[in-house]
Amino acid sequence: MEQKVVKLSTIRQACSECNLFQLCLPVSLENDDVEMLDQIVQRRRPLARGEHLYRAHDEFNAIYAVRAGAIKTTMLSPEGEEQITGFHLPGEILGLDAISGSRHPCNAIALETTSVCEIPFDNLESLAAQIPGLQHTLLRIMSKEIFEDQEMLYAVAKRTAEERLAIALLSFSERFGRRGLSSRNFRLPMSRTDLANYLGLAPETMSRLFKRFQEQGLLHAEGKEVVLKDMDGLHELARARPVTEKDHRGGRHSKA
Amino acid sequence: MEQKVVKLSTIRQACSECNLFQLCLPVSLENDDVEMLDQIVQRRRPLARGEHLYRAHDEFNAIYAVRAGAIKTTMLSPEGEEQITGFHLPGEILGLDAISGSRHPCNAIALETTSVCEIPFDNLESLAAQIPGLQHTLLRIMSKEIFEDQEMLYAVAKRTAEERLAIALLSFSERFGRRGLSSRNFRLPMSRTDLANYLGLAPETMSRLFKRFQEQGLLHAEGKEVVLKDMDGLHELARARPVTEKDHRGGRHSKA
DNA sequence: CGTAATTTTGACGCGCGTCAAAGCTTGTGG
DNA sequence: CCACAAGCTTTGACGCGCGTCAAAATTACG
Repeated sequence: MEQKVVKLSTIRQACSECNLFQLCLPVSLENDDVEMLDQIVQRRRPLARGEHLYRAHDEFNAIYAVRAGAIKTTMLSPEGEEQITGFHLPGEILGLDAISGSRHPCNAIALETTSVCEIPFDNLESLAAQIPGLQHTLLRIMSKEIFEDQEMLYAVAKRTAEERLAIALLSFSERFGRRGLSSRNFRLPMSRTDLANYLGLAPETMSRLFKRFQEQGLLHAEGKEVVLKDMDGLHELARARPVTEKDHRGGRHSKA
Repeated sequence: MEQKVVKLSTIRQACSECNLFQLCLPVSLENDDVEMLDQIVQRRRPLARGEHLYRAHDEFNAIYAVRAGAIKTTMLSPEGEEQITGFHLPGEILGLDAISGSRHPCNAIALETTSVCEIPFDNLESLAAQIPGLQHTLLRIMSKEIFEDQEMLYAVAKRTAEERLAIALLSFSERFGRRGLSSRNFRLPMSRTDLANYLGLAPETMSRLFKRFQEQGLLHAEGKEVVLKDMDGLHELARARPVTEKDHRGGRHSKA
């Protein structure tokens, strides 16, 4: 028992906030398993702001867990237009979208000084075959990613700019909260422009939104520092529907 | 060797076009493995159009592979507004977004008479621990789903209505083609309204788009029957950016 | 066949993208 | 520590794509 605790701290050292282990450990890890995990995790020198962790079309070898800082993943259209597909905060994992293609489909760029740990995928995969809890955890993490991407799709497809921002803010709030940080008072790691890009909006729109939210007393923002002042109001917005309250058109799908 | 072929056909019978096996088999399956796989796959009676395969919040027990027909997955906003998060054609798998939450986050509804096979997840998971190829396949499939969801997000966040339709049509084209059906001449399993919903558009817009595409000679449509007449034109549209740019390149982004 | 659901068409308006230009930061070098 | 450049953010003006409303036409299904 006590030995296990020691091992736990070893891991924490290697990959302090890593979701993978956090999710995995509660399940069922023997001491040996922990040791094996510990061995395959690589440390890396921190990335400077703007530095690439990997680029699109790079060969896929490992997934990464953010320890500190933040990373954006982007796709580039043929014309060179950037689309941000995700922000990755401490404790979150990236690179999972590359497994099937064996090359990274997107770029991963540090938004600020960022340290990650690298988890070579081949090793992880063979470990997962040996450790049932680990396999399950891997699948869970990927499933969650799928779910969240779909939620995001939902958000962008059907919501107004206002609603998208509310959703995004609440998402960050929750993610910071989960990490033990304040969920009402945090520093957004990305620029307004990046946030706008992610949400499918123009930077100008984002700027006007922040202004409006501030006027409405929903939040207070100074640069990247944000204080959410009216969580209920934000939740309201995040759930709201585009315009009329009444159902437009009687299409219902309950036939069975 | 010959024995293996026999076993293969056994599987085909149980789950004719199932991606899972299609992707898995090329890897490395022993006869015993095949037999085990065969055993866990469940057949089900076909679903009638409009019938639910599962509902949001249902307990998650299994993933499903579509054998024939088509299924849409939807999320419901608190107000009862439907958002379609995906269409699932024969050979495609659904339910992967439920693993992490242990409940289905969305509804799965048959668009027409549809038969699926059910793959109990617990069994699959323990099999995957025994069969390395299977574990890898599972991870690949999920990774691909993540990638495609992100592509879709990209599409919806940044493209005009026109571009979204072109993208969607080409996606269906490719998926039908992959199944050995015509990639230029097919029957869309969903209503225009559903397609519009999926792409984040109003049904009226969808209707006007089809009309315009037809006028421009891009396609011919009669009800759900569609003939793509100008693949190049569609690809052009799908790649186009709102602003002025006619950069021109044969290179496609590698999918899968 | 009749009724309901879906698709189509036209008119209209608003949200948000685009353009342009003026503040602000942030980072760098002297 | 200041000055300058590059990049962000903000603000205002303006227009258009696409959502909304309304209603007719068509199709699907019991």
